[in-house]
Amino acid sequence: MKIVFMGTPQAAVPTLKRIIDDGHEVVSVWTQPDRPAGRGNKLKAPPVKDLAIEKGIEVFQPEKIRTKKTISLFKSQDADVAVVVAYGRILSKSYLSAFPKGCINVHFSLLPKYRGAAPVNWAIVNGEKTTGITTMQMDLGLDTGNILLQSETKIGDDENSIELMERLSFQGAELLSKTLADYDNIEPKKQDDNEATLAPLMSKEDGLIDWNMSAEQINNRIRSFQPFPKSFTNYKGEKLTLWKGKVSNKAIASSTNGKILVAENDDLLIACGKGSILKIEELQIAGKRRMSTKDFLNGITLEEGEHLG
RNA sequence: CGCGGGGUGGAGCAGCUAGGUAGCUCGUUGGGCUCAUAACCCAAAGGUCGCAGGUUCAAAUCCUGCCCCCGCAA
Repeated sequence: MKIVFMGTPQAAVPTLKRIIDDGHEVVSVWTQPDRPAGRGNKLKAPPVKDLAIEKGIEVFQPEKIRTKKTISLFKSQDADVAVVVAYGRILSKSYLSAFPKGCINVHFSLLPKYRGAAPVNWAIVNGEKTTGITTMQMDLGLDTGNILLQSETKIGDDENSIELMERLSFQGAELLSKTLADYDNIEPKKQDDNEATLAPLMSKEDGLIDWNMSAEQINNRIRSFQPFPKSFTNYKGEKLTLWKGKVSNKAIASSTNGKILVAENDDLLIACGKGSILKIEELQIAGKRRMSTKDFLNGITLEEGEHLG
């Protein structure tokens, strides 16, 4: 098939790669413009662009996609279908109807659950045990298009968003491959809107830990909020990011939430809501690198009895 | 030229302001204690103090340039 590929982050890369490996002709790749990123604000190209260039595919990075010029450029692409994986823009009707087979989206959840920009993260926040991939025929709504194929996967108890996202990115590539191969035989299914839930973009404030939540809820957030916005708290005015935790099987009768109960060797226990206890296993204080609790406590003092938050 | 913190044995840190013997905790190795141990006691090994240059009798420490890591902001 002749395909226009639209995608931006690392999670979209395996799908593009798979399309190429499957022998489809990628007419052009559309991705977000290079953005200033990181220290020094140097321009950084999206991962999808890097692969496209490596493969010698023409790349378009329109700043605005609702201009007449961009729309006609898109329409001028001689393609059968557009494949969209985390492109980062809402596509208007002109785009959806540009090609014979429209736009097919790879979404990282089992729709209609977790419609929106951060399906993987919110699934983990909610402590879901399974999630999956949906390919769908895009329509004007937010991830509301008719379902083509779905595949499920279990979420590991300790799995974080980065790990799950990576797994799903490959699973998504696989499912899209099938979707394209069987396209003519697949009967699109309508989504049940009554079952729909939303997974909006995460904001920085989501990352601030509320120690009144249970240890399990907090741990889910620690797992989920990676690589963004990260789960953080404060210790004596310094930002403290938590990378890995574990729900302790112990409990305490009463304590102020956020209190450092134990801080020695590799034991760093924090009092959470409802008497639950969180064991912190990996953390990072502002300016320092991420490290294990043992290394952390070896040189940096956290005083027992002090409060986080 | 966006703002700031940091680079010191394998790991995490102190020492730098007021230059003068390389320090702490952990780990590693050996020994001891013990029914036993990831516990305890004793001992040992292990460092061009990020790189280069400068000042000085003398630089981890002061000055200049560069490299790398991290937090913030976008």
